Formats: sequence, structure tokens, C-alpha cells
Amino acid sequence: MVSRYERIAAELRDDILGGVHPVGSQLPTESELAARYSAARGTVRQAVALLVAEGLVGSRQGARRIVLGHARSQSFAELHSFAQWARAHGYRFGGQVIGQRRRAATPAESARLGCAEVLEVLRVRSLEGEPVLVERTVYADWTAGAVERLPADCESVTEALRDSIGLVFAYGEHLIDAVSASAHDARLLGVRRGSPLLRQRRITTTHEGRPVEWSDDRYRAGSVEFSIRNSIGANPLVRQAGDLRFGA
Amino acid sequence: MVSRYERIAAELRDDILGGVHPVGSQLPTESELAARYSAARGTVRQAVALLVAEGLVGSRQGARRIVLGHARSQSFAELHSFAQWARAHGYRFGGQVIGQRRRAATPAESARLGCAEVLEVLRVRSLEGEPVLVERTVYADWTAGAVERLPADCESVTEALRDSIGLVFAYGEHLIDAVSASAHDARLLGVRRGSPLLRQRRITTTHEGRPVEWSDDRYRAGSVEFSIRNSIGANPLVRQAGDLRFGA
DNA sequence: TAGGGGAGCTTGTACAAACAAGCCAGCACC
DNA sequence: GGTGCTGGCTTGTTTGTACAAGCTCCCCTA
Repeated sequence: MVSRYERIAAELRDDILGGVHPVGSQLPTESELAARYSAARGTVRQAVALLVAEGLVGSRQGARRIVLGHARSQSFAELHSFAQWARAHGYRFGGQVIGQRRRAATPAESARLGCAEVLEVLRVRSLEGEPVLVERTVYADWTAGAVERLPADCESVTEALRDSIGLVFAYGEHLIDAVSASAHDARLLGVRRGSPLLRQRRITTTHEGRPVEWSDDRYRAGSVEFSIRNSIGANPLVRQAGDLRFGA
Repeated sequence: MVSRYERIAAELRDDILGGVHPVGSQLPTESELAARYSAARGTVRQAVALLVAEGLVGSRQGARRIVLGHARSQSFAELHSFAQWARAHGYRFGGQVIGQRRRAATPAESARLGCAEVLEVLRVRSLEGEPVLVERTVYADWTAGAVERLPADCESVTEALRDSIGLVFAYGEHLIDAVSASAHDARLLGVRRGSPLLRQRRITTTHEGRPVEWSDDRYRAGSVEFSIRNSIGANPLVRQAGDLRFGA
């Protein structure tokens, strides 16, 4: 069962994407929408709030809402899982475990994952036949067993873990920066040593906030980019100084 | 006048950051909070929704809310304006215009900014005395005059434009990837040609959705990183394939 | 001891009403 | 022609109520 406001939001989104409300035009007022859908104004507000959060619509007090653009946003699963993302967009893709081993957690890992032993896995993933991503993932001890049981060419670790032990990834924190390819990275991705890579480090937790994995993903430059929409009202993106210490 | 739910959110945020609600702990229920602040449940919900949007708190139906982390999020202005960001974090910073000229818009720029003539500005910005950012910004014709009147070492273009012509940046869309430093980039940033740069391309619009600027910002690797928090409920980040065409 | 069922708690959805705050166009006035 | 103000419109905030959906934990049973 989908809620009322989600259905209204979906209809409005379709109208925007379908050109009924072109970019730059004004959206109907809340009262009009409420009348059209026979819903309370609060319900319409919830629907519109979704579109505002997606960056599709701009809103400010006193003025009519306007259509900002038509970027479709992705689900959390689609961002988190390379396989689900690639599949949803119709890309050919693959993955292969290069190596994995259990070891003691470093102090930093122990603090992040809350355990003393970890499973480290090195994977390479490809898009349209080309290797594009080197993934160094560290799993907390309580998931290590399930991960070890996966086949080396497992397409989607996310889906496999959900189906095998009911593990659901619910929250993520991402750090994005650029690094040089190490000799090892370069060999795995088929690029020159020192060439630029887009790095995404992320920590993922369950519904309960329990950390599951800590991963260092490196994309070949040009293969993938990240997109974010923000506004005065909602700003999910944060800039922060890197590890380099200045003038120290 | 700050609204009620914003004040409640601020108090809760302080409690979380101050350790009253440690990471991993449960937040009081909505009813408890409503009683504590003598507010309606709906108002408390709005306050908590803010924290959820910031990624500070996790929430799902039926279960108590939990504290996910203590990352303070930034305002839109702080992300958009290098000067406001650096100042808020107490960094020494500077900026210098290297060159600027009016020219005809390329087809892509014309489509994005909705005008035929643009002002292109090249700036270098420094942090703690080191150059860290090369900024190539293209302004729409109707702002060009005001930008040209700014001094070459103007600290904050955002603030200057707001004060001079009342221009307020309200919405942004960001594309993040990694690129090699060109010879020109390398000279300006004091790095080797081909070394990795973190690139942030963004388009910014006014409240009305009118595009103001299109910018290509390149950060020296290691100087700055971007951070995003997401969840199954709210996912602001989108991954997309880059310009490279695979197997074509 | 392991498992199922359910009661109670907590968050999610929906409606209604009233007022506040901000925007904008049109009008009157200079 | 320009300027300033006002009134109506639109979104934002707050309260109250009722029910739905989902989670937790306890208790009972096999």
C-alpha cells in the first residue's frame, strides 16, 4: 500500500517529466492541488515536499512554487549497490573478487565498525566490459561469514546478503575526493600509475545504526560522476578540508 | 523570528552534539519531546524531520529513533561560497581573479544559462596560503556588469553580489568527478601536470529558477573532500555514468 | 527451551482549522 | 513617469484529533 501523498507526488512528478509543467513554470497552488486530488492541504504539502527534496521543485513563502528541472533521483539501493545501479540503467556489468582475508582490525576500523576482527575484500567491477572500479571493503566480524560464503563472481553483494541473512543496508555516509592511482590500482583498472581516480569512501549501517562495512571505492576518471541538487532549504552536501595539513 | 520547530531542532542537535544523546542511543519519543517542549506532536515531528534530513538521526515506523552520528551540516551559503565556508571554519583564505572577458555563449552554455552572451572569469583561491582551487565561472549576461565591477581580489563574490544588486543564490546542482590537471591548472595550483584534481561543476539559480552561473571548480587533491549522508528514506546523491562511452 | 501470539508502544498518514509571513500586482499619488 | 502603499493571494507554522502500520517484548504454550 502506497500512501496518498506519495501517489500525489508521483502524479505531479509525471506531469513535470511529461511536460505538463515545463521547467520554469509555476506549479498549481496548494489549494488547487488539494481540490483536484480531494485531499487536505497538509497532504498536498507532504507530496510537494518530496519533490522539493528531490530538487525538482523550488518553494518559498509567499510565492508560487516553480519547476526547477527534471532530474530523476535514485533509490538508496541504487546508489549503494553497483549491480542494482548498473542493471537499472541497462549497462552490462560484472564483478570479481581478487582477494579476501580475515585479519585484526586497525584502531581506526575498530572504532568505525565496533569490532576487533574484520574481513577485507578486494573486488574489481566492470562496466560495458571495461574495469572501472576497485573496491576495498572491510566487513564487521558478524557479517564476515556470510560474505565468505558468496561466490567470487557474485553480481550483487547487497542483494546476496539481504537474501542469505536478511541484512539490510539502511544508512550511509560518504566521503568523496580525488586520489592518484597506485601501481596496484593502475594494474587492476588498466590505467597509468598516478592517473586520477574518483574516490568514494563510505560507511554503511543497518536500521539500528550498527556499522556493517567500511569501503574505499575508486572509480576510473571519466567512468562515473556524482550528482547532487541542493537549495537554501535543504543542503545535503558538505565540503570539508582534506587530510593535508596546511601551514602546520 | 525563528520558528518553534527550528528552535526545538536546534536544542535536540545541541543535545546530540553535546553527548546527552550519544551515537547509537535512542531519542526520546515524540510524545515525551512534545511534553518537554509543550508543543504539539506535529511540531516535534517537523523538528525531528530536520535532523533526519541532516542525517543526524535515523527513523523508521514503529521503532524508536536512533542517533546516527554527529556531523554538523552546513548551510547552503557555506557550501556555495568558498569565502563563507573558509571563514566559518577559521581558515586563512584568499582569492584572485586571473582573467575575465565577455564572449558569445557556446551552445551548451546558452542552453544552460538562457542567454547569448556570457562573462567568463578565471579565479584562483587559496587556503592557509596554498593555492587549492581553480574556478572557471561563466555568468549570465544580466549579472556580468555587477561581476565586472568587483575588485580583482574580492573575497566573497556571493556576498558582494548580494549586497550590490540583491542577487541571492537559492538552488544548485552539482556534478562531482575527478580529472587530470591540465598544464594551465598545474601552473596555477603548483602541482604537476596530470596530477589528480577533484572537479565540481555546478549550476546555480535564483529563487525563480533563473540560472545565474555555471562553474567548473577544480580542487587540488587532498585539500578538500565532500561529505554526504543518506538513508533508505532520503537519498540526495546520485551516481551517473560519465562522458566516456563504453564499447561504442 | 524454542517458538507463536498478542498487547502495548512508537512512528507514519490524513484531515481540519486558524493565523503568520512574505510576495506581487495594481492603484493612487506626487 | 516613477514611487510608495495596500489588499489579496500563496506558502509557512502550529495545534488538535484519529486511525494505520510496524516494532518489541512479554507471556503462554508445546
